[in-house]
Amino acid sequence: METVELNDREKTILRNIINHFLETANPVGSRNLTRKYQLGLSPATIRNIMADLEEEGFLGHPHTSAGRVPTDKGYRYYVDSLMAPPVLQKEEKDIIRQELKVFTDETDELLRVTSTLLSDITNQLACVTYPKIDAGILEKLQIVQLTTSRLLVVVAIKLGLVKTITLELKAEINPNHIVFVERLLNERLVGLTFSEIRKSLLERFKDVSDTYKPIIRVFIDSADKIFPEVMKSDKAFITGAKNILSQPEFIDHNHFQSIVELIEDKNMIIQFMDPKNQNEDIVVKIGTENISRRFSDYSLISKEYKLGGIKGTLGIVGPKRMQYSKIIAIVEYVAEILSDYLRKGSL
Amino acid sequence: METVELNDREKTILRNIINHFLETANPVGSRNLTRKYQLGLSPATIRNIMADLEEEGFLGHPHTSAGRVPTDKGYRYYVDSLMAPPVLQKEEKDIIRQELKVFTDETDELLRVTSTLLSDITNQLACVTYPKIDAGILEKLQIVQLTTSRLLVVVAIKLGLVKTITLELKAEINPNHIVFVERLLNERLVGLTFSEIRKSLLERFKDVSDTYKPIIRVFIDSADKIFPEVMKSDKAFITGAKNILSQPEFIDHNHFQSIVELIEDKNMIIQFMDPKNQNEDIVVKIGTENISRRFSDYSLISKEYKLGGIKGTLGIVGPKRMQYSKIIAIVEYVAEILSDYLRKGSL
DNA sequence: TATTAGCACTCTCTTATGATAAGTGCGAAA
DNA sequence: TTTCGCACTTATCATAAGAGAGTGCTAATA
Repeated sequence: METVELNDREKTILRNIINHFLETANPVGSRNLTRKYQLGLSPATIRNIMADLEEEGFLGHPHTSAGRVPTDKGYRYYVDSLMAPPVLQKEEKDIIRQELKVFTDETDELLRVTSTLLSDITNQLACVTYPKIDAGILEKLQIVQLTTSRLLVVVAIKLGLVKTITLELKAEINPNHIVFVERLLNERLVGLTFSEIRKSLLERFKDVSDTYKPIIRVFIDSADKIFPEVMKSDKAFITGAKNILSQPEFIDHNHFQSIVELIEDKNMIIQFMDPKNQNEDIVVKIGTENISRRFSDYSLISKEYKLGGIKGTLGIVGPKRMQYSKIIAIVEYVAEILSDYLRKGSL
Repeated sequence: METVELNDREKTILRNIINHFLETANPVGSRNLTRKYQLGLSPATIRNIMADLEEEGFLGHPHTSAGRVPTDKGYRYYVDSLMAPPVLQKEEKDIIRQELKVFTDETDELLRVTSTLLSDITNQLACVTYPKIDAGILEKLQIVQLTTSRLLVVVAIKLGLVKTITLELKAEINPNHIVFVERLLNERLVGLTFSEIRKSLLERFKDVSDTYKPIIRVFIDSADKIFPEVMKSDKAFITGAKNILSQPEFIDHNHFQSIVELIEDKNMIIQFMDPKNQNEDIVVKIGTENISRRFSDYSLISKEYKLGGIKGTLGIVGPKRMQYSKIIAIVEYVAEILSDYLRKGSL
C-alpha cells in the first residue's frame, strides 16, 4: 500500500467527516458538512474533495446516493494523524483513581472492578485478562493437609499474587513426608519462573528416594495446574455488553446475536487480546486489521498492564465508530493506574 | 381465586392448544387445531369451548381476531394437571451423568460445567448458584504466613469444600503467635456452623491475652469474609444467553436488551432463585407468579441441590412458552446427580 | 339440547405505490 | 480552481389494497 500525502485542506475535511460520523452514526453528506462547520467552501467543492478521498480509499459509500462513511483506512489515518491527542482532564483522572481504590485483597475482585470501570466510562465492552503468571517467579510453596488424602497447595508468587490448588492423592499420606516434600520443593524451585519449573520439574526430582516418589509424582503430574500459564481457566473478566448493544449499529439482529455469543465464549475475546500481539505500547486494531474475520466490524483498543515480569492485558472492544481519542486515553490511564496499584498497593 | 372444574373435553382441548402453542409460538385458532388433531369436532364447536376457557381465564387473545394464547393460569393448570408426566429416557439420563463426570476438584469448574450442561440441553438460560455455606460446619482452619504482614487462611468445611482468604495485617507478625492463634481458633470453632461462628465470634475470644489480641482482632473484623454466607461474592454461574435469545419471543429489541442486562447483573437472577423460596421440591414459577415485576414474562424452574446441610440452587429461566415437562425432568435429574456427585465424588 | 354451517367482521401481514429528502456526479459558468 | 445548476439515485415513510387467519353470532340440523 502506497502512502498518500494529503494536503491540509483534505486533512481538515477528512477530520471533520470522521468527527461528524463518530457523533451521529449517519453517513455524512457535503451539504450537511458545510452547514455544521465553517469551511469557507461550497458543498460542491467538498464533494470534489470527498470524491478524491474516496479514490484514495479513505472514504466509502453505503450506496450511490448516500453520504460518505470512513473506511478502515480512513479510521487508521484518523487515529494516526488527525484526531485530537488522547489526553484526560485532571477530573477524569481523579475519578478513575478513586474508583480503583477498592478495598480488596482478592485479585478477582480488583480485576472485576477494573473491568466494570472500564466499560462504564468508555461505554464499550471491556475485558481484563488474568495476568500471565507464566513469567512469575515462585517465592514460596506451602502444603496444607486437608484430609488424609487431600492436599491444598499454596503457591506464592513474587510481588504478591497467591494461588491455591487442591490435590487428590490415591493413597493416604504420612504428614511427615509432606513436611519433607515441602522443604524439598522449596529448596529446588524457589526463584524459578513458572515456565522454567514446568519444563524442568521432572529432571529436578529424578533423584528423590522411593519413599517420597509417590507424592512428588503427583506434583509432577499436576504441574500444569500448579504452575500454569495463566492464573485461572476462566481467564478474564468481560463486562459492559449492555453498553455496546445499545449503540445504533446493533439494530441488526444478527450483529446482536454474534455479540452475545462473543460474551459467553470468553476465549474468543481473550485470544483477540492475546498479549503475544501486545507490546509495551497501546494497541489499536481497526476492523479488518484484526486477525479474526469475526471481528472485522469491530475495533479493539488494548494495553498491557504489568507487575514486574507478570503481565496481563486490558482493553475494550466496540464498533469501529468509537471515540478513539478519548478511549485510547482512558485505556492507557487505567492500565497505568492498575500497574501502579499492583506494584505499591496492598495486593 | 375459585377452583374451576374442567370436564374431559375441555381438558383435552386446552392441552392440545397449549401443546400446539409450545411448538409453534403462534396463537392457535380453531381451524388449525382441528386440522392437526383428530378431535371429532368441528371448528365451530372448538370455538365455543375456547370461548368458555377464555371466560374462565385459561386462555387469552392478543387481539380480536387472533388465535388463542395460554394465560399464566392456563400454563399453571397445564403444569399441574395436563402435561405429560416429567420423565427422562434412559439415554437422556446417561448423557447427563456422563457429562457431569468431569475430572475436577475445583468447585468452580464443577458448577460451571453443570450450568453449561443445563443450558445446553434445555436450551434456556441456566443458573447454578454457589452453595450457601452458611450452614456448613467448620472442620479445620489453617493459617499460612505469606509475608511478614500477610496471612492466607484456609477454611475447610465438613464434607469437602475448601475456601481460602488472604488477610492483611497492619503490623508484622510473630510466627509463633500465629501457631498459637491457629490452635486457639480451631479449639473453639471447629464443629460450629458458619452462622454460629459469625454470631458468637466476639464473645468466644473475649478472654484472649493482650499478646494475641491484635491478631484475633483481625479475624473478628474479617469474620464476614472468612465465614461468609455464600461461597463467593460472584455467587453464581449463568450460561446459555444465546439459547434464550434465539427464541422467537425475542424479536423485540427491548426484551433482548433486558435479558442482556439480566445476565450481566447476576444478582437479579440469584435473588430470583433465592433458596428461601425453595423447599425440597422443584419450584416452577410462571410469569406473574414471580415476585419481581421484571420477570413477569418469564418462567423459572429451579431446584435445590445439597450436600449434607449445605445447599445451593440450580435452575433455568426462559420465556413462559417452554417445554415444561421435559425441562422439569431435566432440572430435577441434574440436581439429583449433582447432589450425588458432591456426596460421593472426589470433591 | 348440543353441534354445525354460514357469514360478516376484525386484525395482521405483505406488497405496491407515490411523495419527500438527502445526496451524488458532471458539465458549464465564474 | 471553485462554484452553480440540474438530472439522477436511493432510502425512508406513509398510505392503500388485498390476502389470510380467526372470531362471534345467528340460524339450521341431528
